[in-house]
Amino acid sequence: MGVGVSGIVVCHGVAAVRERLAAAASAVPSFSSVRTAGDASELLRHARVAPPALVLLDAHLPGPGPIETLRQLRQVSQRTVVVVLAEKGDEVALDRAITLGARGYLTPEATSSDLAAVAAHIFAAPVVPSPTVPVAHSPGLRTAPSPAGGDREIELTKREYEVLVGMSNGRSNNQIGQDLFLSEDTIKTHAQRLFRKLGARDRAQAVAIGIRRGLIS
Amino acid sequence: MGVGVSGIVVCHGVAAVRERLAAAASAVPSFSSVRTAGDASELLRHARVAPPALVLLDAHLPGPGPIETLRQLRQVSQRTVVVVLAEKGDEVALDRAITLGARGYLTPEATSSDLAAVAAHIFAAPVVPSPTVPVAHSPGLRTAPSPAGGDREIELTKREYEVLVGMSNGRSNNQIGQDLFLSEDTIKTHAQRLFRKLGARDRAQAVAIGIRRGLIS
DNA sequence: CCATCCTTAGCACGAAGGAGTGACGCACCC
DNA sequence: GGGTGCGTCACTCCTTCGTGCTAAGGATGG
Repeated sequence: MGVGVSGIVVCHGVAAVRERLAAAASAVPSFSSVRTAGDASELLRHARVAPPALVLLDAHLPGPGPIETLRQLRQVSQRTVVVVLAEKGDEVALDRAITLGARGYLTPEATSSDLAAVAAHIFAAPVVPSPTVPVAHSPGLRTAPSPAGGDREIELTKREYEVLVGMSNGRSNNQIGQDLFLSEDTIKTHAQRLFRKLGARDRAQAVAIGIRRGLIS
Repeated sequence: MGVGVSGIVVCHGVAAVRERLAAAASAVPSFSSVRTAGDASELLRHARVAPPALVLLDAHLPGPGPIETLRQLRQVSQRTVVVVLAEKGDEVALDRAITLGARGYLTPEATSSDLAAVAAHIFAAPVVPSPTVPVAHSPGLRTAPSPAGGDREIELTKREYEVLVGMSNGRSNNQIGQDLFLSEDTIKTHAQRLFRKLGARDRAQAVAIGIRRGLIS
C-alpha cells in the first residue's frame, strides 16, 4: 500500500508534457498537492515556499539546466526526492543527476501507475522502532552517528559551537557574550566565522544548518 | 556495556555534596566532561553554553527551586536527561519533577556505580534501524509522526509556515516577500505572530523550535 | 448578523545584526 | 623562523530586524 506523498512539483520545460504529468500525478491516490513549474526559478520558488516531497525534473530543462537546478534545489530543500525525466539513451545527464542526489528516472511518457510504482519504491517506509514502549520514550543520545551527511563534515571550534547554541536559544550577541564572559564584538567575530563555515547568510540559517547536520540538537 | 555520556552537570546547593558527586561521576569510565553548578543560574549558563547530556539536580535547590529550574532548563536544552537528587521520603518534589521531565532520582549519597547503573539504564540505546542497507538511505518522509512532543501542538497557518521556511533558508523578510509576492511589511506581520506562537524571541530561535518540533525539516 | 481568524499592508522607531578591517597574543606545526 | 588557525577586542558603516500601532477585506461558523 502506498505511503502518502504530500507536495509534488512537476518541472518540465514543455507545457504539454508538464500538464500531462501533473494530471497523471493527480490521479495517483496517495499523491496530494501537485504543482507545476516551467523553469528552474519557478521550481525554486515553489521549494522555498513549501518544500515538496517529490520533484519530477526535466533532464533538458531550459536555462541553468537540470544539474545546476538540482544543486540549488538541494540547498533549499534537503529532503526532497528528485526523479529525473529523461529518455532511455540519456545516460550522461542522468549520471550527473544521480551523483547530485536524484533518486531515479522516468520517461516523460510515464503514466499514473508508473508514478505510483516509483513512489511506492522510493517512499517505502524504513523500519522504525515503535515509540510505544516506555523505554523508547528516552530522548536517546546519539542514536545514530549522523542522520544528515552527504557533504563534507564541518568542524566547529568550541567557541563557534557555543555561539551557535546561544543563537538557537534566541540569545542576542550581547547575551551570548555575557554567558561566555566575552565582549559582544568577540561574539560577532565568532559568528562571522561560523556563518562562513556553514555557508549561512544569517543566524536563522546557521541554526537550521546546524540542527540538520547534527552539530547541535 | 555503558554508552558514552558526554556532558554531565552536577547541580547541588551544598558544595561538599556537589563536589563529592562530581568526583563520583568523573570516576565513571563512560562519563566525560563533568561540570558543577551551585545554583540555578549557574546550571542554566552551563546549559546555554554547552547543553549537557545529563544533569543531577538538587531537589532542594536554593533560589527559584528545582521545579522552576527544571522548566527553564527544558527551554534551553530539550534533550538533556535530568535525574533529581532527593531523599527517599521526598515524594512531593519528586512527583512534580517527574511531570516536568525528570527521568528518575538518586540520593545525594550515590556512588560511582549507582551513577553508572542509572546511566546505563537511561541511556540504553534504543533499537535503531541500521542505515547500512541502501533502502535506509532514503530521506524517509514522515517516518515518525513527531519525534518531539511534550508540549501542546502548535498549529501554524499556511503563511506562517511559508515564512518560517523562508527564514530557515536564510532569506530576508524582503526576499520572502518576493517569494510569496507580498510586501515586506506583511512578512513582518506574519513573522510577529509566528514568534508569538512558537515562543521565540527572534528568527533564529523560531527556526530552532520549528525544526525540533517537526514543523519544518 | 456578529465574532473570530487569517490575510494583507502601512509607518515609525529603536535595537540588533552583519560586513569589513585591523590588531595582538597564543599555540601548533613544518 | 614563519605560516596557520584560533581567540580576543575594537571600530565603522549600513542593513535588517523586531515591535507597536492601526486598518481593512475575506472567509468561516455559530
